[in-house]
Amino acid sequence: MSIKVMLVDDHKMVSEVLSALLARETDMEVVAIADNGREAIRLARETKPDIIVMDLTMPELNGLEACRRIMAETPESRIIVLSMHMEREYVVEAIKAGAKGYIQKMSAFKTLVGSIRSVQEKNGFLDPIITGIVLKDYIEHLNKPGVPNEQSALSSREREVLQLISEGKSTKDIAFTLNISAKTIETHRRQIMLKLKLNNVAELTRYAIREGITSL
Amino acid sequence: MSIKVMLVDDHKMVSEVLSALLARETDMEVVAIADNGREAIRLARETKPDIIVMDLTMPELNGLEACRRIMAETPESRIIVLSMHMEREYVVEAIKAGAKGYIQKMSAFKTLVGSIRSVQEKNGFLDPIITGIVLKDYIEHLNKPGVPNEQSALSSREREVLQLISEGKSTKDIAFTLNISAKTIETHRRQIMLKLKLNNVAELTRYAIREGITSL
DNA sequence: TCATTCTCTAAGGTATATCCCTATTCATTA
DNA sequence: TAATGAATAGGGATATACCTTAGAGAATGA
Repeated sequence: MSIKVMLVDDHKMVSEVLSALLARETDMEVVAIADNGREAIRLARETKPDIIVMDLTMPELNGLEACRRIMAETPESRIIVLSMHMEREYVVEAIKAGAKGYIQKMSAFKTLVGSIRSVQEKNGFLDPIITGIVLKDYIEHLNKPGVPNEQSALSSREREVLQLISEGKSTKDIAFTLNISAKTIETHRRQIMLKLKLNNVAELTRYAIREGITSL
Repeated sequence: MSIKVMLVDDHKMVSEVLSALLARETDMEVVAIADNGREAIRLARETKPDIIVMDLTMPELNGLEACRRIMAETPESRIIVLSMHMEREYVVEAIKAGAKGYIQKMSAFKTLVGSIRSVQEKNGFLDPIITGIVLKDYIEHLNKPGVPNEQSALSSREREVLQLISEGKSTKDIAFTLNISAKTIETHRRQIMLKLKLNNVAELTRYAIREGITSL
């Protein structure tokens, strides 16, 4: 009895080629390929795959949303996220959405094959790199007990300062704009970096753009 | 005599699996795999591939810049861009940078195989969708000829440094990566800021993202 | 309600990065 | 051949970032 696998990726080149390679594995069988989240949900319902290998960034309906809906509808399917993102937020969100595994596209193909078998055996599977990220996050939360995930959320003032930083304003400019001490701005900046685990202005700027705190 | 192919993609999962599938084609042989632009340039020099299949968005040194340098150094290699982007600017820039083919990751695998043979036969190859985009652009440019490219304001080295800055690397990191003095990086940064009339890292980062020198 | 945790504010001291100027080499070009 | 541009890099002054500490007020939770 072979493992029924469904592949979901908006890049046909990826899913098609993965499919061809997975066909070589004698204990697996690709039963469906979808190129967006909506299609994935429909095909999951129809084909009842054991394992769904899913990309996150897709048009129409993204992988995170698709995860949630598939978990609600056909929870017997187990989802492995195959993403190019290794940022903490993505991993955490994916796991919250019900993914049982998370691997990077940067990984070797055999990692995917291994993860499919692992997840099929009712285990989880995280890329070693990802495991590091998640554990680090978890340990940091242990030190400040009580308050879970929302710790990473920025305060309104911090968001305000972040926006100004990412728009190219200097510490002094911002202090002047907000009519407070430059030292306070520095403290805010440090606090933002600490919360987001980002280490410099370039990374802050990228984050702010990604999160829509500022626009390009 | 088989076609020597090099694959360049920061997603190992993609290049590795493409490699396995290309190995089935009797007239092709994958001679090298790189996961960033710098590596690609080095391997192109060493292995002299006939065809280079290259992704555009990569850390460290992006595909566009890598194209330009490979064209300057080993122009006998012919480059096919394999990108998830189908926006006009990317295609146009890639062709300007010397790419002979451009296909989307959304395309079927056989499109890639076909394009490799086509480009090897000294033809170009554009995805049908892409062809439409390029032709439209070409016609539009006929109306206003000689529009200078703003990116050309920066030298190749400067673009390289700009990418690294906008990816959050410190001056020292960059100096180490490029194996030159930190003082030189400072000079490059100053020169970039001067040319672009930008005054800080946040603005540089935004510019780099807007111009596709780095990706989010 | 009272203790605890955030948030916003800010300073002092040290380390590090940036800024401005100058300069050499090599390649290209007028 | 003189001039320009690109890549390299050092010296010295200044600015900024980083680390630590801290207080007042708001919010929260037991």
